[in-house]
Amino acid sequence: MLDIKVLRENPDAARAGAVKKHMPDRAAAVDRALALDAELRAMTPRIDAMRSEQKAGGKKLGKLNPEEREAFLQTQKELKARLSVLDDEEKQLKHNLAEQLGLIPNIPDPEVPDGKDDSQNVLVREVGTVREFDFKVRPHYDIGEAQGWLDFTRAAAMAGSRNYILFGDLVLLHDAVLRFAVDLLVERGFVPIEPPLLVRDAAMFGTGFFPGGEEQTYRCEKDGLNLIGTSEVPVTSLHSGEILSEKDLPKKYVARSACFRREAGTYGKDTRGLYRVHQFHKVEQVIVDIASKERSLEHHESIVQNAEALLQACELPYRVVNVCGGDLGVPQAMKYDIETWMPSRDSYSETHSASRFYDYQSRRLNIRYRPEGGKPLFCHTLNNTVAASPRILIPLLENHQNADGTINVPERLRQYLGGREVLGKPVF
RNA sequence: GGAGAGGUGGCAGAGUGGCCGAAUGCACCGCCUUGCUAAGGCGACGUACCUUCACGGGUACCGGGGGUUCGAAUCCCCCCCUCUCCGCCA
Repeated sequence: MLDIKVLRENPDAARAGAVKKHMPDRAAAVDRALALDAELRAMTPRIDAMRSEQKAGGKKLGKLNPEEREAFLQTQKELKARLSVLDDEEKQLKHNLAEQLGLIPNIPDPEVPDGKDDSQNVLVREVGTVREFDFKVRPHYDIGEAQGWLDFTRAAAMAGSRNYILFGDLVLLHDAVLRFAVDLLVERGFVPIEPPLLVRDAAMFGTGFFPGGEEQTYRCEKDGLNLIGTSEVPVTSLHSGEILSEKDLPKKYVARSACFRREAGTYGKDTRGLYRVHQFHKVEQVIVDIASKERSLEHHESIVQNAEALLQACELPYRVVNVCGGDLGVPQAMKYDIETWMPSRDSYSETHSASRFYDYQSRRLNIRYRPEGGKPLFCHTLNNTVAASPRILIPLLENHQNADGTINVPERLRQYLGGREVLGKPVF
């Protein structure tokens, strides 16, 4: 949610922002919101004055003698009738305004490149060397199925497409990388969290996934709850409605959770393997801090570095890209994606997504803090992936494969695998 | 799932139709007094919106939403949450 005051002063920025994000329908919400706001502002003083009159009249009425009372009661009733019409109008206006405000996307920062989709993201840096193989490189699903680590057929039979079953050492590797991700962040001062996986609409709205993301969300209609697509949702919502002390900020959290995504509208895209699946596990870092752009920028770099540290520890080549306007989501002001080299895709593909929001989410979630001796302000929030698995298993299996189908374990992960250096048996 | 109790300001806790945006205590902040591992006195002390150059004034908010009433923290309805007991259960 944008600050209505900022919107009044500079509606062009909000409109241009929505256009840069290739969301023309949401750009139109700016003008609808401003019109409603003007109407509401015109009405408020009038309605307040009437309420004041009604209140004063009511108090007076209690002290009148019976005959005066009867006449005055009529006056009060008429006032009430007029007021209740305006009351309803005001309620409706407020509701409509909130609805339109909720549609307006966050304004992308100036350094966000123009572009319509991920093909126009801009390279920031490339780290690590893509390995030269002296044998035929196999995709992760061939290795996994040959090793008996992966079964897509039975998964589809019991759960539908875009599902998978992990077995044996791959389960252990999956767990190893996730646990390593948590440990890495705890070491860096993040507080680990085990969050709810089912959340109310307010949390989905507050983080900016609703409205708009309903189609991507599994919903338990009976209970009015939604399965999270990322723990960003419950973790960012943690302090919703609170006024935090400045001395307690920043809050740094790391959560491991299962994540669920319907992937509606992606039929025929990334159909093979572990790349795009309905259910996965993700270790996510979330920061809540004071309203300082400078601090947000610092945090943003640091959470990217945290993710890079994991990829480096896993000995995986990757690149960082600056995500273009058309590939940005509604609530983000700026986003870096990290793409890891995946031989079977012959490309760097997205494994991490680091976003800053400024106060966009905290306005929706009503997360504030009290600066030293001042009025409460809305916090800034940020988040980034640390590791998402099984997607991260793709580069792990493919980049570290041997000709016989065994997998070399990166040194830093070995402690999570009983010290083993190699997984699997020769199968090719 | 059944029965009951309850949700009030940072915390505790009073308030059952107008004198209540709300007693009192604690905490926090400012000033004064005093003095030494402290205490006492005085004052200020919620959030948001509108208005005023300013002092100030107005409105809304007592879990959320609706209703009754001239008037609701207080009465009624729905929802959410917490606690106790029973049932069921990973």
